[in-house]
Amino acid sequence: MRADDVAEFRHLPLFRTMGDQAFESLIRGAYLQTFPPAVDLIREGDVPDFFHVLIEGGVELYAQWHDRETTMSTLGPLATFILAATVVDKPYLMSARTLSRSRIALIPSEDVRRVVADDRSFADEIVAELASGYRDCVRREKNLKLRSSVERLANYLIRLHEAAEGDEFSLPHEKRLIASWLGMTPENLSRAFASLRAYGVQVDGAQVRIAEIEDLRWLAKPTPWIDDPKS
Amino acid sequence: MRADDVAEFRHLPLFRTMGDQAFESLIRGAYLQTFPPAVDLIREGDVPDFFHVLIEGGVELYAQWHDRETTMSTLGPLATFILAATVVDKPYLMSARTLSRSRIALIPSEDVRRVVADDRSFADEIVAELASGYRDCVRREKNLKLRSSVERLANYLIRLHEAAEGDEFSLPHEKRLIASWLGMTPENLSRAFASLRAYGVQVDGAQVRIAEIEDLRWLAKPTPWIDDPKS
DNA sequence: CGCTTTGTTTGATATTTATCAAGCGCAAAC
DNA sequence: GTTTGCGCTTGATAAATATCAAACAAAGCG
Repeated sequence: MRADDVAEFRHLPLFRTMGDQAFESLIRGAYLQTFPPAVDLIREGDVPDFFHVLIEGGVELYAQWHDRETTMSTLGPLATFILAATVVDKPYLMSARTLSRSRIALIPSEDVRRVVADDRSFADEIVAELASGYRDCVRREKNLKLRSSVERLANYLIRLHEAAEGDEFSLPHEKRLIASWLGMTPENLSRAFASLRAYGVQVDGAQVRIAEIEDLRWLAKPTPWIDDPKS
Repeated sequence: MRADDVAEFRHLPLFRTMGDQAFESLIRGAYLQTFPPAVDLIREGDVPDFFHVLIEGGVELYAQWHDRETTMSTLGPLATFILAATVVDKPYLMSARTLSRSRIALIPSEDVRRVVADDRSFADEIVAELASGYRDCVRREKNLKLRSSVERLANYLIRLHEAAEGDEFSLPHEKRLIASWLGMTPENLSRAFASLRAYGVQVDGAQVRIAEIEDLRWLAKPTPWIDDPKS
């Protein structure tokens, strides 16, 4: 790993507070690798060999059961993945593939477990990271069980709208991916978009314009306990 | 807290390995309380004041959104709950109510956070507990997104069958609760049971007999990465 | 550039799931 | 013992969602 990679690494939230010695021993076996798009990184059922930190690019976590597949999350820069499998040393429950060209840091699982045991401050960060991962998952489950597909889409658009500057933004992923993440078929996502036209949502390709956010909010009824990842 | 309660407490997996001093400071503010059935313990959106450990009885975790409600998990003795909210000090994402008369240990959240920071071995247990909670949640999400309601019921019955001695067992909860947990209406659960008759499932009230486990497995296609909580 | 592939949309249809309504059965309460 | 309430079941119907098929559009490739 190059010296400036190490420096960048040291500034990530997860590694910022830990002791120098622990950081050293964590980084020693780590390496940084660049992957092209659509590469399978890990496979459901495999035993965790490396803890992953996404530095640059995008990654999809997905799960399979027989001939069905569904995307569980999409990750952006600075996200970590398969932490839970790493710390308990049990098989992955999800697979991961790159969405775009990605730089990913790989840290041997054994090192992570050792340093969690040795460095208190790192353990604290791990606890926080696990807890928010868990809470995200609970939110997704509530979203699925309590809302219809149109409601899920409406809330998703509101989140994107809030992150954007004005009333117009572009979808961050292919629609088929968004559909799978929201738990519906691509055909149904199309129809869901169509039915949101009545609530001031205009779609042209990946471009979305929210003409009447209040109408959309009336339908979506967002709540922080499902939709606000910071709460 | 009575002396024998303290002793019992000390033997729980979560508290067995920690140092005496840490245990002392954790137990000082803790107390044990008995609740009648159907009592609301915590409410979604509230700020965590106590970490909960269920000693005896049963607890339902559920979530609401407007006029809809769904049960997220059912807990039995030795389960802990709302750990994630406690350690990150953010509002609960779920509500909890007792299912039956329950003895519950309550530990002030602040104490938990302090001891996590002070006692390494307790922190390790917390990490393990959080990680398995997270993995359970991922399993539930996969179950929901990848399977139909009949398939979910079939796999649920197989799990109960494996836990039981012979081919007959009784359902651990009311059917309406099971329905909500499996993500369907009570009416639909009835119909799902009816359609499993063709696969050797005989139901009489809460009594279930699996006449042809192989037929049921053929339909359910269980996989450890969804159905085995130990994997 | 034209070609091919892949993603998206739309329509028709089937399947799954929910809702509404009624009746049954068991258990607690009087 | 009767009554009452509640959970459960069943049937009829409606709504939500998936599947299949076709057409189209956009993106990548030789």
